[in-house]
Amino acid sequence: MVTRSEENYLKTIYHLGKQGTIAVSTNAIAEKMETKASSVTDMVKKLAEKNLANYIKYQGVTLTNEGRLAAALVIRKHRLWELFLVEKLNFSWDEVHEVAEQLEHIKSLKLVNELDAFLGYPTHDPHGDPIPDKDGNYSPIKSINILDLDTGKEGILAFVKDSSDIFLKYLNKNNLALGDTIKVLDFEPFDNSLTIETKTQKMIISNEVAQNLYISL
Amino acid sequence: MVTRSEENYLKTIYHLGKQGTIAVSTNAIAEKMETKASSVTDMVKKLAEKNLANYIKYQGVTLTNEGRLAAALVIRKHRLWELFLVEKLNFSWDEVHEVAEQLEHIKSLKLVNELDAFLGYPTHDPHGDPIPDKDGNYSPIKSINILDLDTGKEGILAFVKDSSDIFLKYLNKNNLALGDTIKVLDFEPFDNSLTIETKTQKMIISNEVAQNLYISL
DNA sequence: AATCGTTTTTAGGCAAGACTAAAAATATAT
DNA sequence: ATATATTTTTAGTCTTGCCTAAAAACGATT
Repeated sequence: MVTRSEENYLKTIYHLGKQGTIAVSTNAIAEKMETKASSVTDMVKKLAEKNLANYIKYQGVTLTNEGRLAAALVIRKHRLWELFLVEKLNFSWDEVHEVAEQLEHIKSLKLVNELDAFLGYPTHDPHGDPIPDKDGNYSPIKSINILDLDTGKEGILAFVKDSSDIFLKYLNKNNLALGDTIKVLDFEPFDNSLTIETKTQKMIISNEVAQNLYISL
Repeated sequence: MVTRSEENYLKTIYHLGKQGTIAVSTNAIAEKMETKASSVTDMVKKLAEKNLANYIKYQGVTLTNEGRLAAALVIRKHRLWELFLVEKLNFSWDEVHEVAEQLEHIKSLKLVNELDAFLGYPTHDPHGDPIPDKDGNYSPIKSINILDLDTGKEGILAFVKDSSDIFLKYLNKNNLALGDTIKVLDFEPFDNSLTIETKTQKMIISNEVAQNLYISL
């Protein structure tokens, strides 16, 4: 049995270390999870004992194949639930995270797979992140940062890198949503800001915002 | 914050003691929860400290108003999730319990209430049990045991008292489901069994089975 | 009302998962 | 190459929720 706490560690190691393939330091994990490095050391030993992680003292952690699959399945559940909340229960995309954090730990294979079917086997969650399949695989999003789009060109908003509350609320306030077609009208070298146009409006976005918007063509 | 374990105790006390109004012994709780009486004593003290239960040493436990509401809300969540699983995710009514046991502890008021709306504000779960509203209230089922139905009379199967796996599987196997119209054809005094008729079949049910079937008229 | 059997509580311990403070290993800088 | 700073681990504690074994209270019977 993989405990809830173990699942959270697996998820973090997966995210920080390119799906757990490159070594992650205990400190990095501690910071991400808002806990102490000593707690991480304890847990990482436990994961290694259960064959979910590879751990060498002072040299960081990677995931075993088993650990990587376990992590991907938690992420699968998280993203399916997020989509469910947004599509069926009228949650906005900045409200889903906390609840999905809880739902991702529900243990029932049938539940996940039926939910997947109920949602029509979606490939991406409300933030544009890909949803792993039953085997933990997914095709990464083919998208480029909006700053790499030439002036005059347009594309579809496919993914936002930052999915913090505050950023999602900014997007909501400014009527920007995944799936929107966005055209780059101008690039301002002084502050690296962009002028963009959507179906409904023309607006200026700061470089900081632009860095978080990814476009598929 | 009410912990998962506390919620489980509240639920049990609610069920064993007429919504927590009559005192329940620690032993009774321990047996129902498959734990030890000493563990129950510990927890019950904690519930009393949090003002969720009234506890007098050696005299059993009742729920405070606050505790009763908390318990009803857990039960509300449990039953809404059961219905969701059956209606939307193709679970059969003998598969839902274990998963609903987990889902009932998810903390999000918005989630429960949106789920309620999504399901069309249902009043009963797949076993015919009533679903408490936001304030923990519900109208009890108006139904009578099938043994109290006169020969020749019919009614609708509204509720099953035993909702164990094995009993629900028996009903499935014999094509009996909530909502079915059932007519009592004969009562056999020798073994107290009943001959009944549904739209699709005529069959004999044992007294043991009959005791668990409740009929609304 | 004293005794016997049952129920309930207390006392003390254990595992999981977190923490703090100190020690050890590693990395950096002179 | 050695001293210093940083990172990581170890050692020891705490809380939650459970356990076992022993003690205390209850209640039924004579």
